[in-house]
Amino acid sequence: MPCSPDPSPHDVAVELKLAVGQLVRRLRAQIGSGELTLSQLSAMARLESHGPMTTADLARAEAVKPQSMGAVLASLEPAGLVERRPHPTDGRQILFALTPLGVKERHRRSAAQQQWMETALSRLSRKELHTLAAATPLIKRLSGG
Amino acid sequence: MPCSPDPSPHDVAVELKLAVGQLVRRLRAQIGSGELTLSQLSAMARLESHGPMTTADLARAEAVKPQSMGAVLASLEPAGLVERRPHPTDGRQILFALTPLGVKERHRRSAAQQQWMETALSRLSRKELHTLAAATPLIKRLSGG
DNA sequence: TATTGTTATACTCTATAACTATA
DNA sequence: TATAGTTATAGAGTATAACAATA
Repeated sequence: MPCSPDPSPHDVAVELKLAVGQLVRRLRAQIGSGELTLSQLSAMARLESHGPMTTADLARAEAVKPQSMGAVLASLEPAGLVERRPHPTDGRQILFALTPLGVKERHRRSAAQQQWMETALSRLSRKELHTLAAATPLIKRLSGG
Repeated sequence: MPCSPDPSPHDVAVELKLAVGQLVRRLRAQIGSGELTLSQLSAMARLESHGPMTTADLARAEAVKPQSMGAVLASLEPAGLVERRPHPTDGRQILFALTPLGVKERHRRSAAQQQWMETALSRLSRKELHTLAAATPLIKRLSGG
């Protein structure tokens, strides 16, 4: 097997940036009526894996300002997908938690995106799918996750 | 070396979707005043590599509607980064081209993002950087590019 | 009639700034 | 005084719908 030269961090940065922007646009175009957006799904996924969190902590984790995260949570709360709970010791803080309905709807309301993505992945070879599976946690680590 | 089991397309789809959303938010948070956004950079990069394109073709390539691409181009034109040229045979169509100024400014006006991304990449091992370099064209292929 | 582009309007996601309540 | 959250406002990026010009 030939030994490929080390990739340049500069080139990887430029190309990866464009590639993820492109994929996000393509995913957004698949969102059907009544489905959840990427920002909503991301906040819900984090609440499910991490447990109840405050607006400020969620905002830090998602790399947005607390006011921006407040808007995302405000779009999920009336639908019953997340709920607020008082903080046990600090009256200023509010803990947001994914509801049982939220757990269920998170999957149901992202079916179109999910199906599109799985179809696109099915066109890759086994080896290529392995490469993407290995790259995914690295992309998360770049983002500080 | 142990042979890792085949990754599930379903799980890769879910995780990759969240990972790229996260990276896009993190990148957006690095954009300084006067710098170009991801959408602007993506359109400019495509015009540079592909040559002059119509609004409709650019929109298709970027997976947005023609009206949306029109807005992006309208943000670049007054700054002199792109220019319009008449289509040689079809009076309805307008070709947009990256200007020499656009070529130069594309790099200068994304320095903060670029530096953040290169710093983040520098924390990876050689092997991990190779994995990301190999994954980048696959991500582009998922998006149809 | 079909296609390209533009204009008008609206929604999501994000930001900054100013405010309220609690520590 | 400092911190958590909310409200008000704005800008970018997207969408749909209606329109004008050209093929």
